[in-house]
Amino acid sequence: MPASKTVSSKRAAVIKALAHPSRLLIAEALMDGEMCVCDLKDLVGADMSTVSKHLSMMRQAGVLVSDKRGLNIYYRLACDCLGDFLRCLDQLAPKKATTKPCC
Amino acid sequence: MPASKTVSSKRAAVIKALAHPSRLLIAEALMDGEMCVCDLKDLVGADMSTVSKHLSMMRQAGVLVSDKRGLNIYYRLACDCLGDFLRCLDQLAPKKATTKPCC
DNA sequence: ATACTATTTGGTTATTTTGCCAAATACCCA
DNA sequence: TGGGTATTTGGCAAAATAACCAAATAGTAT
Repeated sequence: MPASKTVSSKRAAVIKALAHPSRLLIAEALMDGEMCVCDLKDLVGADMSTVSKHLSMMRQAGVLVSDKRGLNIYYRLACDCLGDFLRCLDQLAPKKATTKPCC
Repeated sequence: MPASKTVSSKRAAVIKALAHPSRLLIAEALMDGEMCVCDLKDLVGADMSTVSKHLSMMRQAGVLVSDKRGLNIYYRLACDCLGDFLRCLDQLAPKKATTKPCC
């Protein structure tokens, strides 16, 4: 059953929410449990506003859910299927850039 | 075991190869078996050169492998873990854009 | 060898994404 | 109520991406 373009687009939007080094780092960290924005900011090492936008985008895509407690907002993963997928991806060998011998 | 930034970047590059409607459509189609570029071109409905660049990028990321037979080049998935992941993603509910009532 | 076919590459433009700064919000607590 | 902290939003410049056309390449078959 081939996927329709509409289905692929929706799925791609979710995948795009994981397709950035900082965003994936965040998702990986959240596999161990929820974290607040300030902790994620330290983890990523970018401006707080940048991290916040990443988080907002991931939440909108449905990848993360947030939860405010006290002064902080805690984010966590909306599903737990990430680990298996990453383990599988790690088996892939990226192809060397040069097909023909250099120069 | 928190992932390092280097690891996350490598993984993100692979995920990025799937994070585009046309590229994901291609990957989904290849779950049913290999296809040649001209068939994928028809599937995606874009210029042949555009499709070729998508394929090239996915192969370089390690997501696809290619195989030349006769006049055609056949592409297929390099791993079979995509289906489970997509099924999991399909359970996610994207958050509505508006947190506060409009206007 | 020549012509043909399938695919890739180069180049250009339009669009999207990213990241920072500054300013705005939200909301807890004294 | 006012100050303080955590987070989000708006705006902008730089960088990355995507799509097309045209031209190049690789390889087959005549």
